[in-house]
Amino acid sequence: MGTKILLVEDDADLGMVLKQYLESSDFEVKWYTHPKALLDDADALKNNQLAILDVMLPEMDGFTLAKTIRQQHQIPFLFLTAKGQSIDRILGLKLGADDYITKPCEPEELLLRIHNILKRQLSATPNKTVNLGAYAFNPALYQLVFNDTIIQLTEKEAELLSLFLNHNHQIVNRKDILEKLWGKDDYFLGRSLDVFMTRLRKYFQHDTRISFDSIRGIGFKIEFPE
Amino acid sequence: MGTKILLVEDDADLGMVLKQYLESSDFEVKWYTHPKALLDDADALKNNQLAILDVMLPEMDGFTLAKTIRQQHQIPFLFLTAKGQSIDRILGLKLGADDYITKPCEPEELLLRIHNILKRQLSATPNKTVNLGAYAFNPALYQLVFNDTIIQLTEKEAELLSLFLNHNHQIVNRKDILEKLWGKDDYFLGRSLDVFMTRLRKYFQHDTRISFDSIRGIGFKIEFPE
DNA sequence: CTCATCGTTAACCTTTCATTAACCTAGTCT
DNA sequence: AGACTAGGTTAATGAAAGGTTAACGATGAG
Repeated sequence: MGTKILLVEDDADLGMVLKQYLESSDFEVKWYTHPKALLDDADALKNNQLAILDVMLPEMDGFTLAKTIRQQHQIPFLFLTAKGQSIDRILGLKLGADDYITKPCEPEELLLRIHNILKRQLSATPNKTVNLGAYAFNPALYQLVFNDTIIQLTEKEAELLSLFLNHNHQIVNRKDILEKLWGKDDYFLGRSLDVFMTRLRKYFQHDTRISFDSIRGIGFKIEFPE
Repeated sequence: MGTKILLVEDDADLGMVLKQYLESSDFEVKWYTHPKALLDDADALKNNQLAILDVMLPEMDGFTLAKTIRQQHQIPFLFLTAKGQSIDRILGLKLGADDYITKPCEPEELLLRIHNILKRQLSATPNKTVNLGAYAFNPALYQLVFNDTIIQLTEKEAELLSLFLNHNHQIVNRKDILEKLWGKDDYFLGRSLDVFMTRLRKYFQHDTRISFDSIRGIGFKIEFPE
């Protein structure tokens, strides 16, 4: 499971659709219909990486929520706004939000915005590294550190590694990887992924606790030490 | 907490959003809904470094306020104007605004203007230099000093260098640079940035601790010594 | 009008890196 | 066993990104 997203949307149908769509894109979604329900749930706000708020929500609560999110939890948020709404209002909101998007919206566009925000977020916290046994990985810098030497990964290598980090101790489908990194929806013939697997294995060859074993016909089993 | 800003904006929502946004950008904001309230508060006008005024405000008071600010407190100010309004009219008021910005506005643009104004303000009090290894940089004068010789940078060179100084030891996205210095939101084709990179590299060639390595497809990794 | 400045464009060259090709090795099926 | 297929590995390839230099052209000052 991937990044956690808070969704506040009072329309039941739209909320459900968004939740499902985002989950199918490998996000973990908590959906609330009202800001109040969310504010009452103390744990809810923790450990999320993005909030999506519907501006049509009863307004004061929406504002309070936005304020809380911005001040106390410092996660980015994105507003959903209906088309007819007052321009000043929306653009005012835009000032406080990291982005906004007008309903109805293309799912692809929503995803794009989400990824942009998360990427910005990522590059704003540059020195945060993930410990991987004898290695350390800095996702923002695409750097792998081993024995005081820095290995500069390419973009695709880093993307692939990041994906694996979100699926530690799990088996990842070959197709899922291809869809995520190559966007192929049809079946994929090339061998690029295998070449990248070789490269990653070579990078991590000095720590035997790290492995990407292939499961024939399925995908790869990911193992990083805790 | 950073620089103090006076905000006069009568729309409650927009005011709140602006206040929050600016506070999140590390400014200290005093927000008044009406100029009168501000004029009545004798202490309010002291110790601020910038005022942001909504031109939609009841005109006479707004005019008086601007006059007061300019004559008695000598802090710079910035007008918010709605899109339909004539810019000429505002300029015609000869209030001596340091800048104006039309609503709706991009958050980044607002911040940029604010920083520009404060920078101009700052450059009136010069000779504050930043140490860069064997070099010294004076952002206000666009000057680089090396071995007692002064290298006069152009405006864009200095802007680019300043941007990099704010991102030491980080990877800066190519797109972010282009957006910030060239304001291109669409896809950018030109090679100006690369030319400037060459120029900066040439300036700094005598201190190997300073580097701007390119990360293909991403941007540049900035390194200055501490 | 002339000259200098400076951001931009043009042209050409080098480097990078995802992909492909080619050849292996190891499972799986009959 | 032999045939077939998925995956491993290595090297070659080619398109695109980036580096560099020179020339261009807008702007503004004298």
